[in-house]
Amino acid sequence: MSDITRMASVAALMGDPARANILTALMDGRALTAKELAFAGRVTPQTASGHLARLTDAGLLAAEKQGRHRYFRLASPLVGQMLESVMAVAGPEPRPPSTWRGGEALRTARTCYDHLAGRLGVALADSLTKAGHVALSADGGEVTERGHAFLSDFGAEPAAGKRVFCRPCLDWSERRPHIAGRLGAALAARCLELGWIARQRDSRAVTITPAGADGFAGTFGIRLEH
Amino acid sequence: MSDITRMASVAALMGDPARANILTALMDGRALTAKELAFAGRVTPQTASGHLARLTDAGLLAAEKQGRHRYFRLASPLVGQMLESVMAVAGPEPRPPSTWRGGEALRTARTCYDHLAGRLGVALADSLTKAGHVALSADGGEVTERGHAFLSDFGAEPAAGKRVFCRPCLDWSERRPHIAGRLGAALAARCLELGWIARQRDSRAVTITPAGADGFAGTFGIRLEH
DNA sequence: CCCACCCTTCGGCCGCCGCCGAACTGTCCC
DNA sequence: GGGACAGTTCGGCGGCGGCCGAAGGGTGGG
Repeated sequence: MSDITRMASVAALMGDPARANILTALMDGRALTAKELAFAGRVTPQTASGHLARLTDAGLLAAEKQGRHRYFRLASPLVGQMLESVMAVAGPEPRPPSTWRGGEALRTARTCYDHLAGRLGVALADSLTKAGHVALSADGGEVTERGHAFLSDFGAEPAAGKRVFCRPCLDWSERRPHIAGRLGAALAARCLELGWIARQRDSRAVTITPAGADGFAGTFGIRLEH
Repeated sequence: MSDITRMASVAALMGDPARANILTALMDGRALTAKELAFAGRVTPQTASGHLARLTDAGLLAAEKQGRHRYFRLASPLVGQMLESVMAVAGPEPRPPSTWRGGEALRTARTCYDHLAGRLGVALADSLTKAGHVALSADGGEVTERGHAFLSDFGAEPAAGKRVFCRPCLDWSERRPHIAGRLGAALAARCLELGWIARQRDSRAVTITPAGADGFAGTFGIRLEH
């Protein structure tokens, strides 16, 4: 099987609405049960089971058994990046008529795997770049000397590990990069710890708390209207 | 239509083998004709035409009409990035050590119908323009008095006929014009006659012979590191 | 042990879509 | 005008695959 054929298989897996919904439901890195994913995909459990088997076989999902549940999560961050890149091409929804709050909330701030995305994520990346704390290029990123001090002050201490430290990740709703990698994860974790943002149940959207509004404005000069 | 549904549509477009082959054939940024893409997709022209229409409608491809041909290219670099990210997930391919340099060869020098294109074709047009032998504008070209003498000396004698004598033709790999029309054909024919270039079987690529390297350098001041 | 529940497998239905042959349009060249 | 060729449209065929109902393990709790 040529690599193009394999690419087509992977793309075809993403190309079914039920599976696309399943995959995006897992984009924040959480693991969900088969039944939850059936709901996410708007299909019956039997149908979802088939989809999940195919996605797991193809290496897009990883499954873990726990009691009588089976938890599924994205097999690797690569899969999340792939989904984001497809969304970037598919483009943000043409705005005009609908004002679905959920979509709007997702565009304002959400988690992307384990880091921040949406307007907030992009604004953070912009702020850090403008202040000369990080430098993002097309396919890599670096933290400056001053940046290390600043981030340490802020309390964002990236975990040790082999994972890439800092990289740009194209934001599908904003079409501009936000910060991923260990640094991105540390930033998100620190914001959560400070109570600046709060995760929501059953959604990748995060809300900015009143304390967060002050904090983001004071520390990063970020003001998101509304 | 939701974001996810649109993502699924885009993914589904990538998910068909014929379309996947078509898209990857365009990944180097060149523009190809519908027929060439039909061959790339291993389908008949009718089938390819349908695929191309769908890909264009979805905004993955951009089409440009030129004479009786229609050239298709990726609509934006974002599309190429998406394809690469899917390939990255589809994954570590067991790649036998092949040295297929066809793509690179095509970019260096190739035929475009009956004239020269690629780096060589563009360099020729540049050289002739710079020396004041031809003048290319947006949609036409002329040969100067001195140019006629020069080309006659060189041995490029355009055939008689109704076909347009000299016109610029946008080079898809270089994105700058090369020379088409009867003059372009005559130049290519003369270079072939002199043994400066050699056509290859089953490919639009042409190779520059050692004699050609000397000739292009001496007569036109062209040196292509390759 | 029995039941409840999660998940999977099986079988059959149905619709979508990829494919091609044939025919038509438009362009180029002579 | 005539011939050749690029590209498209139309119509019909065939198969892949998504969907669900029903039934079959496997696990946990009473």
